[in-house]
Amino acid sequence: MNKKISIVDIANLLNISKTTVSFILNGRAQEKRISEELVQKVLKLVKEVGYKPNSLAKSLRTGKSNIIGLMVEDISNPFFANIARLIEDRAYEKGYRIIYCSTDNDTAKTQELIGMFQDRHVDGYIMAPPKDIEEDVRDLIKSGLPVVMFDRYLPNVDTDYVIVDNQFSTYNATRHLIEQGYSKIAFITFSSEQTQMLDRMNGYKNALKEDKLKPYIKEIDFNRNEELIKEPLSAYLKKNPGIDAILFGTDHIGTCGLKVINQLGVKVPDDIAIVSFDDYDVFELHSPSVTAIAQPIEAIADNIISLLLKKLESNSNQTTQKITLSTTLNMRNSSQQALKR
Amino acid sequence: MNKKISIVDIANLLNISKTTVSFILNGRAQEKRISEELVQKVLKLVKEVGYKPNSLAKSLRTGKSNIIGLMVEDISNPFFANIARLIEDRAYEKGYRIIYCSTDNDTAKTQELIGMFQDRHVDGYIMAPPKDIEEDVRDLIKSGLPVVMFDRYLPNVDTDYVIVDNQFSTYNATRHLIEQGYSKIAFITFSSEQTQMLDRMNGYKNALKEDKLKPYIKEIDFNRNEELIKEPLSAYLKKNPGIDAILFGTDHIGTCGLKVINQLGVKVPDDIAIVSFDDYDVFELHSPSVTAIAQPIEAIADNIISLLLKKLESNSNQTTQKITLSTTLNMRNSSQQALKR
DNA sequence: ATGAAAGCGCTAACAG
DNA sequence: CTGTTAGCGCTTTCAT
Repeated sequence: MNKKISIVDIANLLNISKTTVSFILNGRAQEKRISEELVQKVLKLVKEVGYKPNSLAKSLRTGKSNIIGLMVEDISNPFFANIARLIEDRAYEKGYRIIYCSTDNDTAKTQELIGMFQDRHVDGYIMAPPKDIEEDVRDLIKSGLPVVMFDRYLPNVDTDYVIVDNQFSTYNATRHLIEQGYSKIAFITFSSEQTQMLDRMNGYKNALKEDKLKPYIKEIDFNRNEELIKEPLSAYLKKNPGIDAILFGTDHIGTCGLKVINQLGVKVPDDIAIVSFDDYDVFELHSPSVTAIAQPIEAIADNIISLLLKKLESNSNQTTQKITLSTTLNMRNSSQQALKR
Repeated sequence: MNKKISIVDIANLLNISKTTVSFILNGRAQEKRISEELVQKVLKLVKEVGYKPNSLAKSLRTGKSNIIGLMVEDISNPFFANIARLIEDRAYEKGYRIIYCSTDNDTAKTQELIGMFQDRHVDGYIMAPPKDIEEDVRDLIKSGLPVVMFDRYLPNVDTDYVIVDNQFSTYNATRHLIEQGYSKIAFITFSSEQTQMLDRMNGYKNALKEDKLKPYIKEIDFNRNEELIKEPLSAYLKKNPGIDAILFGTDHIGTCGLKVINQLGVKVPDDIAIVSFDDYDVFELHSPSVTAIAQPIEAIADNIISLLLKKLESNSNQTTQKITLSTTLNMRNSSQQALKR
């Protein structure tokens, strides 16, 4: 079993000290002026016997784990799953591993998870934070750990983050609907105090204000059970038959919305126009295809990971960086019709 | 910083030995006949100062990490993302954490990942194995680590696994198409030697044989670039205009297929009927809605995790269990039309 | 240029 | 019932 070979074994095999082996393995041979000959001998043996340093022991000693903790809202959500995948790839290339978990936007669960990450000695955190987690994040930062937020941020905590321009995105999408001749435009979203949601809400409201249109806002409590989303959504639409366009606040509520609309037999875009936040297969393939606000997933992941690696590699506590990326409004059939007025 | 508090500190604070503390913390107070009074005192202090055992040191010492390694093909695929989410939840309840990674079905990458998991001392493995990984898995098992496979398995390695009845699923789906009057039924899938794919292929072939129908099989090399899937798929359909029904071998190829069909302007189900493996939102919402073979995701995850926990908790090497679950054919509009003959 | 030895925080024989 | 002590495998200071 190569599992049993330790640094001492290979030192003994060569009749040298484990210190020397350690130096060689950590690329400090030059610095320590160890003979090239010895270095080669050690490297050769290591390869032969397939010796692998025990990273647990290493971490215990150094306090570094080469692990990054990734906390998303829900890994089964395509947006987060894709981000996670890209982050994993980038981190892997750099020798870092990812431990991920889903917070469910639950503060208590997130605190517990931070605790778990802490005692696994993760080197850094990437998270889409839930509410009321400010204190915990501050503690993390105080103890010197890099934290990068994404998707949303905590206004009262000074961290790096990568977000998209949510407010302009919904503003722009709403203006698009208005230009297409729609006037009773609803914004259907999850009830949330998080920055990304507030921004989306504001973008929507601002766009309406310009034309003095009346807002139709429906906030739904998040629930993992789809029925509990579709039901109030359906009720709201029935109660407000005048609505001629809907902007959905997230992909999940957008998908649920489509299902409801299909059930109700409403015609899109004739009876009602639709735009959703986040873009993916469902929206492209739907008939009619659904106009959607696409987040630049690759760019988000790239920025997150390079922000984190920068902090990780220079342990100096530089100033924080806040990156805002822009989205794309993919106009499709669900929001395009002849002008109505 | 509560991070700095160690078991010695709390022992000193109470003027007792760290052994005693260790015993109490590990619930062996009873067994070691430590006075209830002392136990309470220790527990109280631990809570007060917020002491958390360093799990790294613990793992180094015990060889147990309470971490499970989860290797999926691609975490951004909805099927795997959902399974991962459910497994995470179940494992979390039991005090286990998950480290996941995507293998991309790449043998070399998987071997590397196994190496990484090994030196992180994961307690067990859950994996959707790529090909040619038999040796590595055998080594794992030999070293006493529980391994549970899912989605597919390695015929020449005796492990626990949880799969679905792939062969019957495609047999059944194909029979459904035949009953609906289709006769030139294509099976479009990724080229693969993996068990689940072979079984799906066999199910399709067997169903055709009963009616002596000619098979139309198109195997496409997997690629992360969608264009390289859509392009050969499109070419195949153009070259075989006679095809009146398609069974897609996986969700991903099904989604790509839908895009191609939409581009080509083919009418579903009049020109061509469609059934896909794996069921999710895209298929339900598509117009016409797409008939799909739904895997029992929850049951799969439940079975995986309970199989693994069973092995983990009784370190006896019991006999392996092989679990096959059945799928559901969700019949929708894409495959239903008046009989043609 | 190389090695001895201390110690990271924890568990578990072995003593008492 | 509680404490002493020896490691787990590694890094790193300090000698030589």
